[in-house]
Amino acid sequence: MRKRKGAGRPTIADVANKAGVSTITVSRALRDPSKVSDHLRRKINNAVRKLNYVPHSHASALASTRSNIVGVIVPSLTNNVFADTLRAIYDDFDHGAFQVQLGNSRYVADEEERLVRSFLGQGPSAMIVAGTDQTDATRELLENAGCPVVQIMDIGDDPIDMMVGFSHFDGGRAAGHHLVQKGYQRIGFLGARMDPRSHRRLEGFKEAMQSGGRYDPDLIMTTTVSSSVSLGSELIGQLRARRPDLDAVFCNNDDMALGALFGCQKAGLSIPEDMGIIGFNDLEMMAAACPSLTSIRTDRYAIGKRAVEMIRAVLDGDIPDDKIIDVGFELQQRESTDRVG
Amino acid sequence: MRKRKGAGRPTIADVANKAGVSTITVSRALRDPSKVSDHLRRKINNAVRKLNYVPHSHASALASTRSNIVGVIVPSLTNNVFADTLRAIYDDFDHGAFQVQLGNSRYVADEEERLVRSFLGQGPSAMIVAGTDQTDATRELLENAGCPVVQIMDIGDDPIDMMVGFSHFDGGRAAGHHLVQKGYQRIGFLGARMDPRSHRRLEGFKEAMQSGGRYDPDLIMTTTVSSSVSLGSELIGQLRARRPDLDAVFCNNDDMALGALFGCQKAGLSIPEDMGIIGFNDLEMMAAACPSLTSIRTDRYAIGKRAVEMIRAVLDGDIPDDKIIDVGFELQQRESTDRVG
DNA sequence: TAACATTATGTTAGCGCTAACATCGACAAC
DNA sequence: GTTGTCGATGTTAGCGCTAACATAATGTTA
Repeated sequence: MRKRKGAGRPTIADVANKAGVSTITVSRALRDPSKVSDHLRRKINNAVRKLNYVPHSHASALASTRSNIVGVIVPSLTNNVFADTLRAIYDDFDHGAFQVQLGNSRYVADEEERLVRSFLGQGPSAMIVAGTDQTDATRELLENAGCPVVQIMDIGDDPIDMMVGFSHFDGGRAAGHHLVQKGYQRIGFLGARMDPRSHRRLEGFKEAMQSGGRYDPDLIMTTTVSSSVSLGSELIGQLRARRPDLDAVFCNNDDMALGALFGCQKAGLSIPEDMGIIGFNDLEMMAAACPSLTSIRTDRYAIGKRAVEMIRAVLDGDIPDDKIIDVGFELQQRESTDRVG
Repeated sequence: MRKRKGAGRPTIADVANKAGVSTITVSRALRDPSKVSDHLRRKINNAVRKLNYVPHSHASALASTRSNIVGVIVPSLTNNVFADTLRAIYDDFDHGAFQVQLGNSRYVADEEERLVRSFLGQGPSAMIVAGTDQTDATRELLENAGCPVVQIMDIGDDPIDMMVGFSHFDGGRAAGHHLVQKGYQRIGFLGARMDPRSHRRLEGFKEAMQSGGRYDPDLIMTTTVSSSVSLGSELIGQLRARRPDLDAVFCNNDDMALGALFGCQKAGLSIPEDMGIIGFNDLEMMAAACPSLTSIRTDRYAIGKRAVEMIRAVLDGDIPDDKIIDVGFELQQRESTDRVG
């Protein structure tokens, strides 16, 4: 008699045996307790505890053609912005019946497509992807995924399924408006790794400049290099070299803004008098900086939390009131733009 | 005839059919091509391509009692230190035959144990855990995991299996030595979230103070609150209030150091004359700060990379030369401690 | 050339779970 | 009482893959 050894740990059959029921009843008791009488449920739970039984997720996934995996694809693991959102997702999913499967697309759409393909191959319970700029193929894959899909960080009017985020265009415009209102005249833009969301911030910024009568493309400096504090410091130097009359900058994120601050300090400028600086995201350090730095506050943690809530609702059979959730943003004015007249 | 629908995508049987071979030959051709003749291998690869076949990982895991999952458990998703290491791990594993399964232990040992249990339940190909301070139960679980296990970030003399990291004690001592050498007299320590690695840094620092004849426990200020730039700023204020004669600080990480810098700037101190500041990890921003900040440079990316290399070696049947890899660290001296005696 | 390795491929029986259908008893309706 | 309905439980047959053994084809040695 041929025999394979298995993993060596207790199976659902062991539990069924001990509880004196059939395996399917154990399966039901664990997945949907309401389908089993109190009497048997108690016996089964006891057996589970005694045997220290843990369901074999692979066997379950194979039999049901549906895994307990939630696929999450973000473009960066080091960007604090995504870290906060991820933390929210893990805080919520990590404890329950779901396994988070994380992918890093490195801001490359084809990588994202490859990851989506690979994750869908596992029959995930849900998918979370960053942004709204998927390739056509990725979109189609996700539309036919047969599971809830949430696009996070950004919003738009054509969700694959659901969306949680905020308008980067509006955020960029608010930043631009603020600098105009503060009376700055030659307002620049510093942008690293111009991903689609940064582009929309820039578009919003441009609109603010135009409506404020200050639009000057020569004051916009962008690069595909990934953002860093050092880069912010460097770029502000380059922009000032090109346009010594520059008197304010909107940086596409907070690292760049902090770098711009350092760059100006090295050049002996005083902030906010000689140069106004505003960042984006409002990372924790912005309030602590000296001078403190103005930024557009975004609630990344809430984005993750709301995304999970939506997914849970759909999996529980509820239909969410709204397929698109705008968590908004808020201008945090601080010393770096607080000049008098 | 009862029929179940399956996932709807091609199976190994479809490939076998198209290629005119048995399923096991396809299985072998995909897992270990050397076991199949060139002739059949080519036919099989063609069939795979034509059918767009993707192996069902759950079925494979079930049949082989071994999944292609690599479990990674870190204590924080937002700490840049781990982000760099994770990036290395994902850069390497994400493309190949392995799936990274990430867990966040939140610096709680029992959480880590729970995650280890849950990951081992999936029969992982390898496990990566942060630090050397697992609970006894966790240690035992990992020792009997039947797969390579790498402890990262720290090193010690009693690895569960393998280790990649550096000595935090030595790092802390080097930081202390540096401040002594620079002639600072009343040298403080600022420590947030005193996890085991921070404790070892502090111990190293203490030894340096003792050997330098400057040990003063009153100058050590720690908290369990998690580290942040704001906290660094706040704590340096508190420490200076307690000990106005303080003239240098070693911060247990770079966020704290940056916060300390800002705190001192707000208080009107000049760095490095009135206060020397040194951080730990040498995040990218340290070099860009104004003044630039001295730090202990650690190569987090290398830690991830080496961990993956070790795992790959073991899975390929090689025995690594060394079970413990010390990637070391390097003092990066910058303006924040560069005062003239 | 017989005896024996060695290599390439196939057959069969699971891995642990759940979908789909079957059964059984309790209870209601007429 | 017969019929129907409904909820609780059981039986059976896979889900897609691979371990373990079996066999056929080839080379190797004395």
